[in-house]
Amino acid sequence: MRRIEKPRKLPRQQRAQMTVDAILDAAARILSGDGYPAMSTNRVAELAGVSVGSLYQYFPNKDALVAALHERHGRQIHELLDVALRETEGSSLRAVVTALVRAALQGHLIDPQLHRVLEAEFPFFDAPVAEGNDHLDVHARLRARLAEHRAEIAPRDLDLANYIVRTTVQTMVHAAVIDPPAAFTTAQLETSIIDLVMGYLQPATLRTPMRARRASA
Amino acid sequence: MRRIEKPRKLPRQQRAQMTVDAILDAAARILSGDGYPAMSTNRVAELAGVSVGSLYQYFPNKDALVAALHERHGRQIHELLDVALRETEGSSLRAVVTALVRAALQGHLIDPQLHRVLEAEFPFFDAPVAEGNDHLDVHARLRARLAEHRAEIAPRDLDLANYIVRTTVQTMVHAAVIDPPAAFTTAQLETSIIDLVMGYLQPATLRTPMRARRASA
DNA sequence: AGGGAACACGAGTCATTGCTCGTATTATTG
DNA sequence: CAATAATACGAGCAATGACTCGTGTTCCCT
Repeated sequence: MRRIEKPRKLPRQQRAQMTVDAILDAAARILSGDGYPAMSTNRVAELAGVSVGSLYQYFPNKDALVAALHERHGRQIHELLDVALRETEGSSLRAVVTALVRAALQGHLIDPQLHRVLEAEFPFFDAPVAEGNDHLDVHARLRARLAEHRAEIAPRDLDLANYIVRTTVQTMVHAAVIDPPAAFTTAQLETSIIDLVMGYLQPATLRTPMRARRASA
Repeated sequence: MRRIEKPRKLPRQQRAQMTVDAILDAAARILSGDGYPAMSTNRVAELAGVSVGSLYQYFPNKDALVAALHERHGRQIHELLDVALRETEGSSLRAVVTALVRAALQGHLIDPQLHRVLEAEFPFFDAPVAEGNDHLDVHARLRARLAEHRAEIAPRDLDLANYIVRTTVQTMVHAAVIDPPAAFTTAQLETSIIDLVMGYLQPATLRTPMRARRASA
């Protein structure tokens, strides 16, 4: 049902690229403003100031359009995470986690409504392959940061820890931004998420292996 | 856009209730199988073995049908959480958290695909009011459990802690069930989520005073 | 200049679908 | 057993929307 083919034609001239960008921007505005059901290709074309025909010259179908949008948005968010993880090489574990949470928060604030609709209609795991490479980068980079602090963290399985940390940050930030609880400030939420992750990595009740390691020392 | 009116007519006879149930079941199957776009009212009626006319006798429009489904599913999940929180009155903090995570996991496993679609199309905060009361119950009940252990937990603001715990359990379980990472077992994930929440409530910094308190006893 | 390629156009096609309404059937009631 | 209410039916209407295609326009290259 969700066919995501390659674009029928690649824009070779500048004006074509302008058209493509206008279409993408219009789609983003409608999607974030009125949601997916309200996003007809005719409306997108109209708002973009081009004709439907032009739209279909670059996007084989509606899904491909949304997919392209998803990819573009994903790249932006990813960029932030990647930078945060690269810049905290050698930093303390808390600094890494803090940077990660802040980057995720920043990324979600680019266009919360768009993000919300995009994740709802096309969940991240259905994301186009192009994002896959990027995801692997963040994945690998976070793993490297965790490995640097292996001695200080409780979970033995770094891959599992990686998954938990990534998923926690992603989903908690998402929840905080998309459905912000009125009772708390953003700063409170940010701190709480950092504490949450740190508490997982460095808990009070140390796991058996850690205790054994310390006892034998 | 999303009009959720009261049912046009309430089923008064048994056969009418059968019809309503058949419609609901058919809708759930299509929704969980092929997703929201594939769920046309005609198709639902056909699969339910009734006519479209009958469908519209009990549901004023398509959205009301999905809303009813959402409510039914929400009640099931909620029931589990409520029981878990009631049964762990007086139990240890870890027992409370464990029960909570297990209940959430169990609830999500009823029909993961349906849950996925339902949350995507009608996010929990758009849920019908009927669920609101229930939500408050879980909210209040979890707060009571946290209050019982106030001395052992680090976060000062119990409402904030309540939010973080609820959101963490909900989103992490959701992620684990909907997009299960192949590399880890369910048991691993369950344990990790429990550790995550426990680490937040009882972080390393709290260890010293706790141990001192215990040592002095 | 001029010819071909890239780009843009938008009215129209075709399939889908939410929903109505007049009618037929079954249950309940007095 | 009427008489009335409740339930069930399903062909068809009206609207929508994804997508096509024949045509006109602009750009690039030699």
